[in-house]
Amino acid sequence: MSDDPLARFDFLTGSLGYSLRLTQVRMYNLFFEMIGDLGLTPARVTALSLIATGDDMNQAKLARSLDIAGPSALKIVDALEAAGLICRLDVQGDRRRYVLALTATGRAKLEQLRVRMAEYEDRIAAGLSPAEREQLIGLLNRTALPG
Amino acid sequence: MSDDPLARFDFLTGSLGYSLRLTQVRMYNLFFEMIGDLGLTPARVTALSLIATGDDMNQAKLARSLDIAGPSALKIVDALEAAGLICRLDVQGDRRRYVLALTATGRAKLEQLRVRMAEYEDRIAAGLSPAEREQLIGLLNRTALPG
DNA sequence: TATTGTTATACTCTATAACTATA
DNA sequence: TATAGTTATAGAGTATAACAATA
Repeated sequence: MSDDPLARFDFLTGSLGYSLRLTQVRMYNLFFEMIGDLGLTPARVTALSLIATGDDMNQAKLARSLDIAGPSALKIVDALEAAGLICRLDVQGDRRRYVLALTATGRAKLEQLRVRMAEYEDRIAAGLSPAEREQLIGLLNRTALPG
Repeated sequence: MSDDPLARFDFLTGSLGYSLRLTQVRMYNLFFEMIGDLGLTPARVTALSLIATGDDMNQAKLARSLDIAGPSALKIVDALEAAGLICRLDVQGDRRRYVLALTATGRAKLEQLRVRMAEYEDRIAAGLSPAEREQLIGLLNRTALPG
């Protein structure tokens, strides 16, 4: 690249990790620009989607799905419940547990989100062809794999 | 995909935003697994690299480069100084400012980091060919662009 | 007036540890 | 003993607002 001896300490140029981080920050900013008015964070949208589509979702399962600790999942559940989007339902035969379910407000919010998330996805992929978008997702899914 | 009417609320499958977020979390975990023993966070490595390679780096410039607020940059600078990796040098002719410079300890740490960061970059791209790695960086740099 | 750096403060997200109720 | 959920607490990271010193 350069004869500059300082270039040996440039960990950023051409770094996959740095590119990924910058892209994620841009994406995060665009999320709040485009969807912030709906009052949800990316993590809460993810949780809401999991509650809507998963069956028999509870807090422990949510924590495992999101790969976060129990108390962190609790905060998300509390926030979604306080916003009136979900409710805790008692479970017959196990009084420790409850099932997370959408409220009518939650379903309406998801209808809004369905449109806005699609616009958001189109926006972040605006510079890519449909083929490139699929290619990018495929490459990402093969990056930084554990094991 | 599916006839399941709930699939309309699955914002995660095939989502570029979600793939990007998951990949970044995996990457973050691998960073601490592989480099965590050096006692630096990704943000501090970035800052250290900028201080090492940028000329006449100061706190305001660092804040702009990292796209964070002044007090946030201050905390990073304080942490790097407390770790003995950088020092604040007075500037002739402007007593408001100082220049951030590496200490001998900081240079030694950067030599360690140079090797470890290379290993880390290889590790996160282990599932990709060199061509795919370049392709991924190129696609990321065209994703979620502002404007 | 504008800029550099600082302090004070607060909010969010995350985590661990200890607790309760129940199984 | 083990599990689901909760509470308390703490730490990291971020932000805004107000300030001092200097230009």
